[in-house]
Amino acid sequence: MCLRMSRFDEVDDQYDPHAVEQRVFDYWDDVDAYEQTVEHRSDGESFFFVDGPPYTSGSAHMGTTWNKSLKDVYIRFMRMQGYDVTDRPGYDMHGLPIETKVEEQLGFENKKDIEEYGEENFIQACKEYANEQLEGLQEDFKSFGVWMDWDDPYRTVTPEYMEAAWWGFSKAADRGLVEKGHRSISQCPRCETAIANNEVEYENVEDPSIYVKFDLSEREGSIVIWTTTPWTIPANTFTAVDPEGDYVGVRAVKDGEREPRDGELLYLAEAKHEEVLKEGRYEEYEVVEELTGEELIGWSYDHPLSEEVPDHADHEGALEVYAADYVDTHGDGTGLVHSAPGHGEEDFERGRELGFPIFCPVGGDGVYTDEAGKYEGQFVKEADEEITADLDENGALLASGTVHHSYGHCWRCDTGILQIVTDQWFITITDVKDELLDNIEDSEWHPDWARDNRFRDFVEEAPDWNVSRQRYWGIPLPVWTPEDRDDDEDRIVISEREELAERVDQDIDPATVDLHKDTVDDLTITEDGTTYTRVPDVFDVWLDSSVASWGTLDFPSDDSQFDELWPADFILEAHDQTRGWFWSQLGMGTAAMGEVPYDTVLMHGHALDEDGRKMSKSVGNVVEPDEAIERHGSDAMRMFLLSANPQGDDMRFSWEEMGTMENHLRTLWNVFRFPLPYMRLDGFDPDETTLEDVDEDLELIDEWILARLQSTEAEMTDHLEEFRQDRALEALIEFVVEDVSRFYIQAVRERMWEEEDSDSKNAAYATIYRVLRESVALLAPYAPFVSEEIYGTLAGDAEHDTVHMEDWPTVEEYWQDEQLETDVAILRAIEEAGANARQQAGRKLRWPVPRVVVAADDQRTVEAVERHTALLEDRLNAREIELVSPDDRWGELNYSAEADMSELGPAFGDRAGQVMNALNEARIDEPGLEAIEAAVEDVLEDGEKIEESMVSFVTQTPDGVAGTAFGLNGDDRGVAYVDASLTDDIESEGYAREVIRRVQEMRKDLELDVEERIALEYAIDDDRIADLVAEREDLIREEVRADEMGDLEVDDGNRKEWEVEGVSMEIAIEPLAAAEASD
RNA sequence: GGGCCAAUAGCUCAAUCAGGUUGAGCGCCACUCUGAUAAGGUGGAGGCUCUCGGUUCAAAUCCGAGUUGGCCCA
Repeated sequence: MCLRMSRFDEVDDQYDPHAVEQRVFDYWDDVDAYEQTVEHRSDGESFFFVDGPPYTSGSAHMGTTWNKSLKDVYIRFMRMQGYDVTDRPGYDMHGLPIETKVEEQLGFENKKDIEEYGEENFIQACKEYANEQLEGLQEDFKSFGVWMDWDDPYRTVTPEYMEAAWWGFSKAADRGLVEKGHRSISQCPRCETAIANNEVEYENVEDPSIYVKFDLSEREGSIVIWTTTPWTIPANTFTAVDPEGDYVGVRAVKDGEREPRDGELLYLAEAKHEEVLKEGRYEEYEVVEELTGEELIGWSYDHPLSEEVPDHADHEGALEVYAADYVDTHGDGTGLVHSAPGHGEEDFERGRELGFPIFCPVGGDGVYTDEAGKYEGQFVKEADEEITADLDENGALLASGTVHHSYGHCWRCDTGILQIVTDQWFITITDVKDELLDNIEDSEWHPDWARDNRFRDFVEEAPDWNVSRQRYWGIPLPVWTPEDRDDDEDRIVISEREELAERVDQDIDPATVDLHKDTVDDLTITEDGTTYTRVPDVFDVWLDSSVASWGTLDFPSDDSQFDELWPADFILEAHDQTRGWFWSQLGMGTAAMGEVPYDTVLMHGHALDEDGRKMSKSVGNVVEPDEAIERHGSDAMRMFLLSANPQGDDMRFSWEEMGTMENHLRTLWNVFRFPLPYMRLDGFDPDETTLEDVDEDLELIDEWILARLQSTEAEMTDHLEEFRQDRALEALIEFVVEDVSRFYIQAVRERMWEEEDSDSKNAAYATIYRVLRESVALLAPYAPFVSEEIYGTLAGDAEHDTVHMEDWPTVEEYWQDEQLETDVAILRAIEEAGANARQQAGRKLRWPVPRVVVAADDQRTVEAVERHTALLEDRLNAREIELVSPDDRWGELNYSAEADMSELGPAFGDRAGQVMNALNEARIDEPGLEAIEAAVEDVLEDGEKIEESMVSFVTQTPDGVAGTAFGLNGDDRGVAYVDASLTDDIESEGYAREVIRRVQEMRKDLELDVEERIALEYAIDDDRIADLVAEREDLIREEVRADEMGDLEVDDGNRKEWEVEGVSMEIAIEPLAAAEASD
């Protein structure tokens, strides 16, 4: 058992992130911290978060880690604010990527291997692989403290989830948005399936580049086309031109023996003819005709491979020139575009408009069918060479070479994709385009440009969604068609398992049926004498996650939460999901429900490497989250990730920044452990001695840190509500490091050292206790481990078992004090300036100074100093503070003027810079407009005046006194002058404190306990100094706990020579207990 | 090739929307302090604000064209 440590237990001297994590993990297990936290909020207002499911291949990388950390911070924040948050994680487990991984493992090369292995076995293997990967991801996410419902994630491979997809698809079908049709798609010939455009990866490759002449059939000459895919020439159906474009007819010869006018007649774009003829090695040519594209329309030509491909397109209207908007007379090619509606997407669309039948002599495996005549049985890319040779043979080849260009490849197996026309099933989202665009408005995006620029553009351009894949590992299409038909006229779309069981001919149990392909392929439906069989395709894997907003709720099989929760309140993913999950959910939500299925989107960026490049395995610049955790701990890693702007910008990884976060946590740890021994010693009980109880005894500094705490809470809450957790974290770090650690703790240390019980000490205890308690609550969403450990040490038994059950701290008006915050900000600025001035004057803080003169620029500063003179004296170690109000001035000063460009610009125009320099350089005895005007009169033209608003006067430090300006938020507020002159009294204290400091160091070297009494001997080599120090002997004895003074018989570490400000002294100490023992 | 986003100190970022002498933290160097101590304090070095044009008395900021990086699309 590892139950919570009791209140104010001893803690590690050093912050050790790994030890903390280990203890906290064990503790969470012991007290069921997560379960308790969820239960604690179960009556709260519901907040429906939907997890974008990571794909289950590979492990969590830095981007996934960032994503899950962001989700965790907002889920925790919402919980602390009282919401009952839906936190079911999800995993995307179907699809081609897993199929290809499994194929690799099994050594498969194509679909035949899968068929031989057996669909059922293959599907089983995919399921096992996906489940293994899921376990790995779960462990990764848990390892850095993400709290989601790990015991019950939604998995896209379960019957309930697959049913959710069927249901959505059937709703879309009900609305008439499902159809089967021919489309030009990207086909991977190895995977033998259509792949989505966003699954196509473009790579630079070398491809053939051929110019082909199509002989005109009813007139002399040829039109010239260019292509990088000779294999599509057999399917040529028409040629496209730009009707607005300029074209020429050219007569050209390759040898010098004939005149150009006797050469071949070629037609092509005016802008390209020179370049193309050069490619064709024509030596001379002559433009004999100039014409527009319009004039070419209707010209007919002969298919260049009519012999080799006897079945080529030759219907009415085929092999003619048509207008098309995809032609560019100034781009690549010739301005005449070879068009094969059986292949290219644009060609296909234009072919459909023209009402042409589609000719595609290529199968799904990329092999020519018998329609390709001579080329039947060849893989298309391998036929390029033969086709080119045949074109040459037929006299149709004008030129052939190669070209480097980017060409699409299958994202999984890297095979070059082919554009072919096949039968596919579509959700015709173009029919509801207006509705999609309207629905976009119903969601709120952070940042907003992501929605209004990027997302809208994409939705406007989006084509119909091809949802069918000719593969195995996916959700089967719930569509049954008559055995003897292959269109979509008569079809049955099943929406739920119950319905499936009722309608199929076979006996199945809806509660146990697995919906994968191997099961449902065997099921038939017979109705009205017709037998229906299932369409063998599975869904595009993007469809799986598109139904996550109801799949998360197990709807429709479980309808208990849908009405209350749907649509999602919040989703959060990276910007690549604009075209992915943000889009697929909008498409499916609109098609099925007529609504966008999410209200608020937070779109973050990607995790880049330290040089701003994307992390990639091949480059070898990947930083594994495990390594980050190992080096700095989960809390520091999370804080680093969460310190990045989550709205659209990419994050640059930085070890240094992550190390800084660990340092901040170390500072927090030191702050936290500092008061513990004192509290323990004094038996401080925060339940007995609350802040409210000690209200009367609070000192200024206590009230100040409490006011700062309120401001920090307000600021953090604002930032978090605007999805800027990075800025909220910055505010918290500033508070903990600057205000609590460097100022407050510094200021209250002496109060805690007081040995007897005191009201002041109790007030400090109660204050620091409140500050720490609320600070760790504020930190809990970011750094759940260290927050938990600190909370556990502070909280009493009657409180929550975990900090994560705490409410998000809210501002208590009673403790707010804006005036005090400003006062202290001013005092700190003065203190800082004073420290600077001291250093200039060569006077250490240990030595008092007779006076510090504060020359205030404004009344607000005067008020602050007047209100807190004692505190300032203390912090500056000054015997006296002298305040010079803005109306007066300190006699010994000179002045210069600082120019305000926002005033000078309008007044002096292009001479403003000149005037500014003159003002900056001027030195005057008394600040005043007349004096400064006189000093800069050289640059002023007639009638020009320096106005008061144009300048502010700045003091110049006189000799003998060190002065440093202080300011707030960039505005000067005054100057602190440190008078560092020496008196006997000051030297007496200064040297006495030097002695004290040396004794303390020796005590520490001897590892004496803080309480331990000592005997002290010291000898100073300068009689005057020795006398001065003797005046302060009581102070010395008290500070170093010396009960006895005298000659000591000790040496080595107990006796030392010191050199202090040019004076030698010898100091010896001896612990009294030891001295007595030796007596 | 197109759309969107970014570029400011060695690093991470602010200042950009509403133009006015560029700032913070971290890191580095020097000094300093020592009852939180792998801390704390003070100072310093370090910027043609990616480039080139334009608007303006005045541009990190507004406009145009590029460069580089990221995402998406072709």
